[in-house]
Amino acid sequence: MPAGSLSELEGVALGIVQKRKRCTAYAVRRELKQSPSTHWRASAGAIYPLLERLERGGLLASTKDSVDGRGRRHLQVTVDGKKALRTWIFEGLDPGVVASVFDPIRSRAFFMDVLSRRQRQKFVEDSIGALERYLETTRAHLAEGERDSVEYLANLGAVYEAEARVKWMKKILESA
Amino acid sequence: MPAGSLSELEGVALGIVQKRKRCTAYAVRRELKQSPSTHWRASAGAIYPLLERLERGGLLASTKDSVDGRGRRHLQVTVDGKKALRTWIFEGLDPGVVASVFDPIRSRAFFMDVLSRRQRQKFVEDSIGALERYLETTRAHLAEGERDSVEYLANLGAVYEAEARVKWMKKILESA
DNA sequence: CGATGCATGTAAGCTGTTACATGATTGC
DNA sequence: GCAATCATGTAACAGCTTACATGCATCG
Repeated sequence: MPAGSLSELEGVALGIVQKRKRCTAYAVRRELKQSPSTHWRASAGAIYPLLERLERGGLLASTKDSVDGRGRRHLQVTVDGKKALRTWIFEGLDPGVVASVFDPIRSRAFFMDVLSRRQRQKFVEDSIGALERYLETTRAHLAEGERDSVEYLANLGAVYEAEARVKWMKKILESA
Repeated sequence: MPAGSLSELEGVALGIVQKRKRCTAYAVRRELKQSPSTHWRASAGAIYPLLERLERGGLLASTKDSVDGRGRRHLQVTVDGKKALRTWIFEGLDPGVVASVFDPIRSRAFFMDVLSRRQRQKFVEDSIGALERYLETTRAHLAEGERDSVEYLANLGAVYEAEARVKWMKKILESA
C-alpha cells in the first residue's frame, strides 16, 4: 500500500527492483526463488498482483517502451518508491519486527523431551548435519558477492546466524 | 491434519499442550503470546479452530470431566498426537525447513544502499540498539528456566542467534 | 516442428489476523 | 456492583500457495 506501510514481501520486492534499476516481474520471482532463504516461495500468485499494487500506488512505474515483443514489462522504482523503501527499512527497527525471527529448528527443540534419549541424540546430530549443509550454501552465496558490497554484508549475517545455530546445537549435544 | 503432516503452528500448539500435560486453549494462546518470538500473534481465530482440528484428527482429546464451571475444556495429547509430534520434530531437518529462517533486519540490510551514508550509519546503529534490547529480553527468558531443561537449551538458541546478529551488525559498522 | 523453458497471469484454497461478541470470574 | 481480566468463539478479511492456463522463444 502506498498510503500505509509496506509489507515484508512488498519491501523486498521493491528493493530487488531498485537494486536492478529496471527489471521484469519474472526477474523478481527468480531472485526470490534463488535466495538462500526459503521463507517465500515467490509464487506467481503473490508477485504479480503485488507488483501491480505497487505500480497502482505509484511506487513502481513501467514506461511504454518497456514492453518488448514477448510482452515483458520492465519496472522501475519511482521517487515515491525510493522514499517508501527507506521508510520500510527504518521500520524494521520496531521491537515487534526485530523479535520476529523465526527458526524452525528452535521451535522443535522446545519439545525435545517427547523424544527418547536415542531419538533426541539423533535429532540433535541430524540437525547439526542439516545446518552445516545449509551453512555451506550460505557461504557459497557469500563468495559470489564482492567484499564490502551490501549484498556481501547482508549475506554475512546469514552465515553468522547459521554458525551460531551450529554452535548452539553442539552445546546441546555436550549437555546430553 | 492427522493424515498429512503438521504445520508449524500445529506442531508448536501440540507441543505446548504436551509440555503442560493438560491445558486449555487459552493457556496455549497465552504461552504463544508471551514467547519472545513474535512470529505468531496467537490470535483466537487461529488457535481455537486449529485445536478443534487436532481434536477431530485424534491428536488431542478432552475428557468429559475436563469441562469446569467456566466452560473451560482441558485438552490432552493422545498417543497418536505424541507420535505426530515426534514426526513433526524430525521433519524440521528437511533442507527446505532448515533454510526457512527469517530475519527482518537482514531482509532490510540487503537494500541498505538506497540510504545515504548518514542514514545507513543510523540504520546500523539503531539496529544494534534494538537487537541489544531484544537480547536482554531473551536472556531474561533464559534465566527463568532451570539449566539443562529443554526450555533452557532451546532459549539458549535464541540468545546465540541474537548475539550473532549483534556481532554481524557491529562488523558492518566497522566496514563503513 | 516439437519439446523445453521463459514469462505473465488467474482461480481456488489454506492459514493466520483483526475485530467483534459473549459470558463467567476476580478484585476493589 | 463495577471494572478488568479470563475464556471461548465467530465473521470478514488479507496474504501467500498450489495448480492451472496461456502464449512466445529457443534449441535440437
